[in-house]
Amino acid sequence: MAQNSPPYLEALNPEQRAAVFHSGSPLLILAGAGSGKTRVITTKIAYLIREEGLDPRSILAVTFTNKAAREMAERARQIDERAADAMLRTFHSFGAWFLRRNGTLANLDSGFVIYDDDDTVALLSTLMDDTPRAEVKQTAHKIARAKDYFLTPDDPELDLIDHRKKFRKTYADYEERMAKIGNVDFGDLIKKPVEILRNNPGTAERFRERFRVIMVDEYQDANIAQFELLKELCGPHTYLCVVGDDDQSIYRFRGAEVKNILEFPNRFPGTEIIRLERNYRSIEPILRAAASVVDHNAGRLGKKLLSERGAGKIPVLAFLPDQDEEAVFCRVLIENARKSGVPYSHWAVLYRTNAQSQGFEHEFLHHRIPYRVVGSLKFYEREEVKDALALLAFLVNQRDEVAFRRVVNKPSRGVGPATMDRIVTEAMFSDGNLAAAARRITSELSAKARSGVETFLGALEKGRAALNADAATVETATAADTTEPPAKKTKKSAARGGSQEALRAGEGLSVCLVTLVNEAGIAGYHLSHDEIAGNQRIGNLQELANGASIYPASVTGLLQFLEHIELDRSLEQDTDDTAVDVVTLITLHNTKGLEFRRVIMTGIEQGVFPWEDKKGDELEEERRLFYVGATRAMDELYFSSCAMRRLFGRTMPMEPSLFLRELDKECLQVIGDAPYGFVSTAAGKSRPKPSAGISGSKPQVSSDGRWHLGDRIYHDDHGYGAITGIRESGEDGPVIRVRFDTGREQHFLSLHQSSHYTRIGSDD
DNA sequence: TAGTTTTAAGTTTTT
DNA sequence: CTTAAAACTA
Repeated sequence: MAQNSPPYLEALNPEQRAAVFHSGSPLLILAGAGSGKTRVITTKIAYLIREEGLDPRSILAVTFTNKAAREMAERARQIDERAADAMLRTFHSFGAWFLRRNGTLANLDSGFVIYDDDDTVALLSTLMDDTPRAEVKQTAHKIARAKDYFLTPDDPELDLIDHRKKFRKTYADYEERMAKIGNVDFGDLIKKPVEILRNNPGTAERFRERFRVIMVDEYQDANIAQFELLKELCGPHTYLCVVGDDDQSIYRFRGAEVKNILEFPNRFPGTEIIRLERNYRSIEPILRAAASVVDHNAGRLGKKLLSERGAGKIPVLAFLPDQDEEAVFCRVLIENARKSGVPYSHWAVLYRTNAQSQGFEHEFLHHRIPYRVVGSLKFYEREEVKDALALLAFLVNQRDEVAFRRVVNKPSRGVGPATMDRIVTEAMFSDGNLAAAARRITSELSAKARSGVETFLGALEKGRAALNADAATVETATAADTTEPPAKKTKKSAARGGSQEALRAGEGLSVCLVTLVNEAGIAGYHLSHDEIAGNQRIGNLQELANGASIYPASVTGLLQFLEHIELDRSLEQDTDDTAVDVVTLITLHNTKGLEFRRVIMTGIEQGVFPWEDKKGDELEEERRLFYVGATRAMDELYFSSCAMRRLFGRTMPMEPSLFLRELDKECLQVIGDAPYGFVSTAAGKSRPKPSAGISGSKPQVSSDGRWHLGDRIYHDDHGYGAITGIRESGEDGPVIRVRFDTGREQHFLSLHQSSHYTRIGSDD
């Protein structure tokens, strides 16, 4: 085989090759950062199909993020088109797929909707009367953890999470309520399939027959429940191959168990281990710096990463006065590199918490550095978006109490908590259908409440009418595959901004969504609010509708749409994201699996990174996070640490991170004012000067005629733009329309919003 | 009871 | 400083 191997195998080094050719016993691939593990997995998939003649449909490969799943699918398909038929999914998406067709074995209707964290908290709060929000959230978190560890309410080991009987009771109540509603949470997507496979040997056998090869990426991040799922899926003839790196385990807080990878050989007897220790990504000093920190961890499998790229520029550590200077530092680095031809897209700015991004955003907006913020797109958490999604969710599952309570009285139509409780109670006595229950007791309600309920039910009917009958029953939806969203639509259909225009329906499912939102009064409610507050809510709803338009207008399409939103909120549908020349702003956690030519790790201070007063295992996890971040860099790596930082609005003195003290000083160039204990090598390498902010530099002209068509403008949130329209709308003064350089168009009541603006001259 | 104002609280990391 | 929850008023 080795002699005349095809080109796609030629590219592999001996270890990678061994991993691809390996068969028989379980295989554990210990793959260091940048050692080409994705290449190994994708090549192995293609190899099995091409050379071993394996049916692609019998291959299951699971990952933890949608991004990784997509990338893997694409790269495997590049080698062999037939790989498209292999099942490449995230654990959770696989669980959802499984439950859609086998859920009935656990009394779960296939038309279920997936609850996100907010939904579970909302449900839990109906179960925990008079409990402070924070406690409810904490309980929700503990329940999620329990499911990660595959613990039921009556499991003795539940004591490890919370030993109080009260918690047991709440968890049990929650499960009961959720069962009645017929929906699932994230943990259920893993836990329920395991239970079904265990209780139904015939079904388990079918799946073991189908999936002959199972591969798991990022195995160090698997939790106990996921491990149990793997065990159930593996029969005597299943080939299991897991890939991971114990040094990159960073999801302990979510139930990930490093033990899973450390003990894999014991759990699966006969396991062979292959190590990938050649790093093709980073120059040697970067690897040395990264290793020097993670070496302080105990309890590792231990491995040495060797750089195939050799020497290069040593990492730079910058001590800076505060976070504003930190943003300036990043900006100037990027600007200067740009002058010598380095594109923006080569840069990534990394931080520990999402909140840290806005300082950089602000600075980059001012100085016209294009960027994108990865993750934390709070789009789906917005009130109006959640409202619209709740309407859709209630349409497919009328037992959904959370969705019902959220939208039945929105906008206010006289249906208060008392009425809601009556309807919920009524539903409890029957099949749980809230719409039916509401209809049953309308005669007992006050006139106001009754008309409110009727408006709501009427809107639902109209929404339902907008769905095609072809897949009108849930039974048919079962058969449908909720795999991929239908053909990607590259065109960003118009309908931007326009706060005075009504919500417009497009094609497919968007007709249903728009009907619901309009009829239920959600659209009108936000429409009136938008102009006053300068909000973008109608625009957001329109965006959501546009997203829905690629799905068919049927129950099946609806379920696909909702599932896709719950499981993949990245909104990163940018087909070729390297084509856009922008800087990447991203949390350390989100960088896993990515690489950038130049990386700036920011906020390397005690309390921020490592977070608060982490000790022991948790400190080790922070250290691994440091390792993950540093090993993303290919060519250049920068660290920044501030002496002061605004936290909670107060400026606090900061201490340099422990990790900076652990860093090998031999491969570090320190600039700026190093605190005690640090040697500053190149003294005062031109620290960037703070720039005079444009905002505020020119006073506004007051009174009427402040705004002229074509004026250039700067807005704190949206950056630069130009006035494209002025409208006098009576008592509230003029409304101006602004088209921002980002392409977004928005209306503002200038009277209320003027403080957000600075004119920067119409000749600019 | 609905909508507003005041006060308090809190910020990891994510499928 | 920004958001969410309690308190208050029309």
